[in-house]
Amino acid sequence: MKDGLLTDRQMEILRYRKQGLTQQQIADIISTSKANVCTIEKSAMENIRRAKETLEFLYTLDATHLCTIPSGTDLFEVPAIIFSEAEKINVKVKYDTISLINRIREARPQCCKARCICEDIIVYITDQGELYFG
Amino acid sequence: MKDGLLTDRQMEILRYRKQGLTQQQIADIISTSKANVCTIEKSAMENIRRAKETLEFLYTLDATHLCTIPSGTDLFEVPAIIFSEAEKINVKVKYDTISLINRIREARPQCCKARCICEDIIVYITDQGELYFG
DNA sequence: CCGGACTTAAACACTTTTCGTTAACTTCTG
DNA sequence: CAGAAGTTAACGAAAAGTGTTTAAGTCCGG
Repeated sequence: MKDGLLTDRQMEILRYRKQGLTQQQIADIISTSKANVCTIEKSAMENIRRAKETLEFLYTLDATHLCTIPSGTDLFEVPAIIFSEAEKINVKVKYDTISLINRIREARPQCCKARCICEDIIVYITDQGELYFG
Repeated sequence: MKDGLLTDRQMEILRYRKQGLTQQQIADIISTSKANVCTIEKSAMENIRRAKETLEFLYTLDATHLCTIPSGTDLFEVPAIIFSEAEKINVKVKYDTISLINRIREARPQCCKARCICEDIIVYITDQGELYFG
């Protein structure tokens, strides 16, 4: 029963990287080659990507429809996009404009820089009007 | 370059389960034993748990501060500890007392025996007042 | 108590991942 | 150009994960 997807080595390297160390510096610390640090870091990123994709699948199990909010969209325009998308499939979204904005900011804080969506957000819409943000 | 954590078999079974089929019914459809369906479903849930934990680790990388709730602490005293810790670094925690207690019980159920914290809990605090429990 | 739904453990063959090495490669900067 | 940072490819050994079977187990409603 292991914790997460990442191995000790992978977490170790991600922590050092977060501190701003170069691959060479890390290689010296843990006594290996920079090439090895590179591959371990790469596989760590790959694992993180897979973790995200796994949870997205979970949401799609419930969701029958989805749309994408493109990077660069104004946060305040997002509700209108989602409402119109839901209308197409005759679904009434459970949230009003204000709480929808709050839900996005809570679900994907790293995607919201001030009022700007800085990363594509996939919105999953269930028949019940529930939303998930991928 | 695989998609997510879940294998085709695991996703297949989760979809059937979502439709309300029993393990025996699924076993008949895919021509195997119900025990096998059970273990595959179980490993799928385990993979989902690991995916969640992996992303939680990612969040702890962003956390700039942390404190430890020592084993033996009364669960009801935890919010006060966290609030005072956050105050030290001028951060306003996003949660009130009640929802904070709920978050802990949800994130670390094995650490909460009745009202007693039975295992050290590391609390990660981000500059935005978000919390993660390690 | 019986049966249906589900769980668990042990064992097996098989595939994939991981960590590591070496060497060659790009890209950027002084 | 020389050097620092990073990436890539090929390979091997050890470790971990997967699908399966078989057999025994719990839990619950009728």
